[in-house]
Amino acid sequence: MIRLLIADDEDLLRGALAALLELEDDLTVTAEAATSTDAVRLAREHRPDIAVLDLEMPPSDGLRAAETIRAELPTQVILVTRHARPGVLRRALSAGVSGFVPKTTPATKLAEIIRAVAAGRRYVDPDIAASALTEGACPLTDRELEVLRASRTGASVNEIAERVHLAPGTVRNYLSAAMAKLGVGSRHAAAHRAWEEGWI
Amino acid sequence: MIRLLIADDEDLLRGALAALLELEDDLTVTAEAATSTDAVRLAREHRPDIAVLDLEMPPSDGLRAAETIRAELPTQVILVTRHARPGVLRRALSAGVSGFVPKTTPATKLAEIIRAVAAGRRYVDPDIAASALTEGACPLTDRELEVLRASRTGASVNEIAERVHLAPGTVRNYLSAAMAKLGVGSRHAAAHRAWEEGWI
DNA sequence: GTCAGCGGATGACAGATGTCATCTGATCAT
DNA sequence: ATGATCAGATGACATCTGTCATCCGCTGAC
Repeated sequence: MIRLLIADDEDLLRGALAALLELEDDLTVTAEAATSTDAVRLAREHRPDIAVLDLEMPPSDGLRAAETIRAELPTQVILVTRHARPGVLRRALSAGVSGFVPKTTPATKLAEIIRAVAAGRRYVDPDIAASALTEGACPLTDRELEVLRASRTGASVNEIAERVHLAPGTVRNYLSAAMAKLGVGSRHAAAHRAWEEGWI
Repeated sequence: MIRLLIADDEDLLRGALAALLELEDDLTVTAEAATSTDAVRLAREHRPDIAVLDLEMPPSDGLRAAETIRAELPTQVILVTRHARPGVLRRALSAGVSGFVPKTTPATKLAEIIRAVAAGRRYVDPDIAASALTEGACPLTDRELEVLRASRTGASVNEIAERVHLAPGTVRNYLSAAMAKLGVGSRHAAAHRAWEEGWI
């Protein structure tokens, strides 16, 4: 019997998924979590065979939870995501995740994937894998990513500088570098682009 | 027997939901759609009692599909949404939608809501209803919303002007008005804010 | 007719933003 | 210790953006 932890902030999906998987003879859902912190806590407590984690989950995200779980438990992790962006897959794999599944996967296939991962195999959605291989890695430095993240909400240079503890001029330099690398003409376009690619 | 149409672009949720609802004795899923256009087409074809539509669904959105369905069929519509923002509820209700459910609703409760709507009642998530009543309606005009939508990706004034077929100066006027109404200092902040509120 | 009102456009101005060359201080391999 | 390298800062400059007063053409009430 494969013991599962399911974590997703959408009760609707989590509940439906749990019910669906519970129908399978060899699967059982031992814990459900709606937040990334709960996911880690319940994983420690129940030590499930496999944790199915949503990537977009407050307060941090599924990736952080996956890293923590992989670091201290033998539990295998399958990440489920809505925006299946190549950059995210890259990060997930280096965090030791065994499965990477977009939410466009048919529900009936999930049980198979869980069994494959339980048997020690890995599963990565073929479409995402293909685009991850053809696309280059993130060209931005940590600082550049940091200032781009801070500018997501439309903040001014001064506000960003305040937030990341840098001089306004330095912030403009980093933004300028990021914009040049991404080939766009404003920091807002750069932030949007970086978000689309899954880098921030 | 209540006949259902389920539309959601995430196969995972749609499949799990269909399986879950099919378990109920008095419910049956007669059609599934992954796009808003398919949803309308299948609704015309199968004339279900109730259509459960996801709000965030390409190519247009669930709201458009709901409007079309309500305009030509006796089918009742339940909207399911991830970002349960008050502004969206307002638009949904004036489109003749009978149910408004965030994805944070427990899966087990959905069947009850479907039965209530089938019996001629309405269901609106209490939390969203409360905030919709306390919050004011969208203060922005159609044109202001249009230019804000066009600036979502970080476009420059000239690009926006091109996209909405207006003079650059006019675009700046509308943006300026929108920024003043939202109390922010840049169009990007305004666009972000309007998105958060569910207006664009 | 005419006058108010409205969507759209224009032009001028101040301030914010993007670009670039340059400087400082810390780190580090040799 | 010395030269290379790099994160961070600065200042000057051109351009873009936001603000505001104003103007034009159309429509609709009176």
